[in-house]
Amino acid sequence: MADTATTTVSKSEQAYAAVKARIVDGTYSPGYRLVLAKIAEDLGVSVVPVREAIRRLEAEGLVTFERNVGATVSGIDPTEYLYTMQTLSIVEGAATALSAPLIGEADVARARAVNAEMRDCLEHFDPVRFTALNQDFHSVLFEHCPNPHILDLVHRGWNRLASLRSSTFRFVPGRAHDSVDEHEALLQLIESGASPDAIEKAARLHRSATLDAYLAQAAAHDHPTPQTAQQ
Amino acid sequence: MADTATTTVSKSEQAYAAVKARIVDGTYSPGYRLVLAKIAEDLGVSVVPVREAIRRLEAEGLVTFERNVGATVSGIDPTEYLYTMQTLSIVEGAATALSAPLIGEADVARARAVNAEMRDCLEHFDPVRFTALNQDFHSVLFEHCPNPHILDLVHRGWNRLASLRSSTFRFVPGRAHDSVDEHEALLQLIESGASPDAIEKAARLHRSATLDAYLAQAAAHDHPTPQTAQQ
DNA sequence: GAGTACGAAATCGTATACGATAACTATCAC
DNA sequence: GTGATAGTTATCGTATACGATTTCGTACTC
Repeated sequence: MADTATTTVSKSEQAYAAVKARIVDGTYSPGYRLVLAKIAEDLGVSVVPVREAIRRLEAEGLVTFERNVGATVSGIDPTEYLYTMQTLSIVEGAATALSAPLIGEADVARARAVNAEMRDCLEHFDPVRFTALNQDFHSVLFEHCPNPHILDLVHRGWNRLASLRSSTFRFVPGRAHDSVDEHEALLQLIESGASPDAIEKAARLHRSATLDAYLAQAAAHDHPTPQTAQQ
Repeated sequence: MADTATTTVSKSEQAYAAVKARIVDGTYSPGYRLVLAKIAEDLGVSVVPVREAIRRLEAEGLVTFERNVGATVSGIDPTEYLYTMQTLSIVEGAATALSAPLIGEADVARARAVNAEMRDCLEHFDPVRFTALNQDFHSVLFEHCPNPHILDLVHRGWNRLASLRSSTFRFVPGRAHDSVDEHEALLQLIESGASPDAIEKAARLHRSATLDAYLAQAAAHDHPTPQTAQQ
């Protein structure tokens, strides 16, 4: 009953999850060279399942693969960042709109509580927690989305974003403040039973505004360093 | 110089392309059991690259994989079809809107020519060609979309749709007629320099209407057969 | 000193082999 | 005859091995 634990999941699955986690959490940052044999050794498996895992990650856009050369964590340039954010704003907007009719009072209350906590984070300057809460907030808005494909796209977008974050993400206090206000506005829109259209537009603009703020700040901070991390 | 041809591309790539093509063109219809060894033999390669290819296709949503059981071409039920179409309507709408400002007179003329040919197909009842032209028409609207991720999502949606088509797709003459009119309306919207918002909405509705027509027709045709194809 | 050619090392690509798992079938008990 | 069980077969899962390709460093030439 205690079971041999990892035996339940295939090594290929294990490798996939492990590498993905390391990309998302920043252990493997953009540009990092993924050497099959090395990863295989790290995880205590052979290269075949690792290879399979990496090709799957490639299909998700998290890594780039080149024949006879190898895989690297993708991401890197500001254009890529922009496109990712733009895509995310579209699918997030859709997901929120589709969820909206299914969001109940309890959900709104929960989201509002999260938003309040975000406000606190602004007072005590805690960008890390703020970012995490932001994700929670939007999760509440999505979780009822009945279309699994759209949810999947949202999560993929987040993964990509997470893999880029360490290099590009910068906390912009002014924007963060606006963001919290927009959250409240979104909740009121949902409560008021606004049209899916209106909700979609608001949700999309919310992310677009965040993107714009980042871009402005990145521009101010000079070149957003074209990535030198190679470990 | 004549080169050994296939040597240029890895067998894994080859397997990926081959299986994908067969799924999209209907050779492997939804529910088809993909046996690694069999495919490997067909393609004259070993199972390792085939396995890799199939896991990639899984990541794209074209096949379903179950541990120690195998892979089957995914698709099947009407709900799935609905979700795919809904997702496609959203990403297509976005792609069209993003392309719109970059669409020139020549593009519009080309699209219009395609649309005229579609009208002909209605006269001479040629559903197959009509469907192909429909894809061409929308391709013209997309091809300038600057965001590669969104284009990628559109193509994935199309692939999924193609893999479902043989089982679910039915040509609805009445709807087809409306569709051609909507195409013209879309072109005029683009020519007139309408807002991306308006274009997105029109493009999205265009597909939604098609979806609704299919669903209505499928309902009329009794149960859309939950797929028995197992070859 | 710059550029090229050669060779060694690192890494990928795939075939083969064998163990593990699940699906199927036939047999037996009731 | 029906249900359960044991044995068989088909198929998957992964390790290992080796050939192929690329990359990098060194030596040689101009």
